Amino acid sequence: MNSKLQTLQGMHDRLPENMKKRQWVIQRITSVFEKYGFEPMETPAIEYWEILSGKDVYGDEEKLIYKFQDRGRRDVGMRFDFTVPLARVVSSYPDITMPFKRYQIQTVWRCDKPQYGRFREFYQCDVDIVGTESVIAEAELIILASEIFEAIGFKKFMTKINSRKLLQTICEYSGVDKSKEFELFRAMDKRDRIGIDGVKENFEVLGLSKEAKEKIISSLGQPIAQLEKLLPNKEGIAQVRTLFSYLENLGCNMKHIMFDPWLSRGFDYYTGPIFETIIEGTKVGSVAGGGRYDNLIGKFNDKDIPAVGISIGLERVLMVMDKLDMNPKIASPVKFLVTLFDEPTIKYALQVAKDIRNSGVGVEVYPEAIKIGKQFKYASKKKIPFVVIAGPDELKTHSVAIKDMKSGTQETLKLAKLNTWLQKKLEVRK
RNA sequence: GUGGGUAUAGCUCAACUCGGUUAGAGCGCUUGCCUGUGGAGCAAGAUGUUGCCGGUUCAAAUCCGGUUACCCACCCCA
Repeated sequence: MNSKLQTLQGMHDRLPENMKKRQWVIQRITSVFEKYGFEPMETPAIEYWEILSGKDVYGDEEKLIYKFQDRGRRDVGMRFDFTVPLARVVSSYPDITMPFKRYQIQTVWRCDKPQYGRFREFYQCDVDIVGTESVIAEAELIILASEIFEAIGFKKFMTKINSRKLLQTICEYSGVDKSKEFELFRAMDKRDRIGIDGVKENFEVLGLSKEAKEKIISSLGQPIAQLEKLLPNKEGIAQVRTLFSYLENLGCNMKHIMFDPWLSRGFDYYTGPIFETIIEGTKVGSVAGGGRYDNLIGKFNDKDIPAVGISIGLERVLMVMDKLDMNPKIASPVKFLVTLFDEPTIKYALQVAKDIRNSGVGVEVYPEAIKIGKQFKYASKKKIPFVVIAGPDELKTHSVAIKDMKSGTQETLKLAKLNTWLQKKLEVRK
């Protein structure tokens, strides 16, 4: 192993085995996105530093942005997420049709210390709706996430839903200082990892009064109907209620949805409903998360434009799939390997390959006329279902021998009948 | 950014505690049994600057220092 051949810390080669799985998942994700009317979009990997940092969107996280000077001595940074690029795009193309529904699946970079489920270069899949305050937007994103996780084959997953507005109301009601609000949210967010007692300890550090602390914890323990009676301002509750009713109307499978007053999320910029999906029985953390951020785009623009989005963590989805031993059956586009027998019959074999390929299926030709056994082994390793032999015997009779690698049976058929044979096989496979 | 662990064949690991002949195993790979057939079986074979740099020693995979990468926890997040 040559250390000079190493990839950079936290960055990985993605070999075919991984890519096939990855693309299978991405395909499922995009098809659901598009079913709901979202369209693809990409933005550059590198942005002006001023855009990434200037609006103080990321707060402390800013130190995790890859930053450097390009050849023109410009300060630049690598794409950290898709929210800021989206805000820039929406702000610089005023004639975009609103509501703007786009999805973006690309890599992002975070100069974090690599760890379990955590990389420096990784894919994210974002969907956002810009330009509407309607809670229907939230409902669509949540149901769409459910559909995606179902399509991938997860059985036990849960999307937790809460509202920043509701949390703010609870803070107000409990007498928590506005300046401590966000730190409090962060402390709450750790409940899954450190438990309620741990959160209580963290509240201690924040310097909350005993009364405030108790009021918060008891409020968070209430069912939604009780909370509603308790709180002076009903706006947050109303939002959650509306969201749930829309979800039901859209036909969402409610067993994957729950209201969780403890959910708060780590980003500062959320203003309304927030949500997060976890796969049960894993310690990977959340595989999707999002919420409403009505004030963010305004930082790039003169006017506030409401927006809501969700991000699916592709790397984590893949990790969980491995962990749960989920191996999707990925059909190879290549169904036939045409073997080369010897020099004089190469042209015949190539002709046969062309004929099969013309029927619309993938065909590989082994590029060398080596031992036939090795060519079979190659097909076997690459899981190619049929091996075709077009050697001297076949040439003489204008036929081909086709072996079904799964059953091990082999048949010889006339070239003239190849087409109908293919048709029949392809029909069966549908 | 803070703290801990690990690095040996393509892969998973053994040998390291207590330095001592030629660094092993399983899987994989190559070849043959089988000169037109993969998976199973049998037989044979190849592969290592022990991550990298330096130090201690007659002698280092083994001890010490540095360095890089990976893993784990914290922080934070997808």
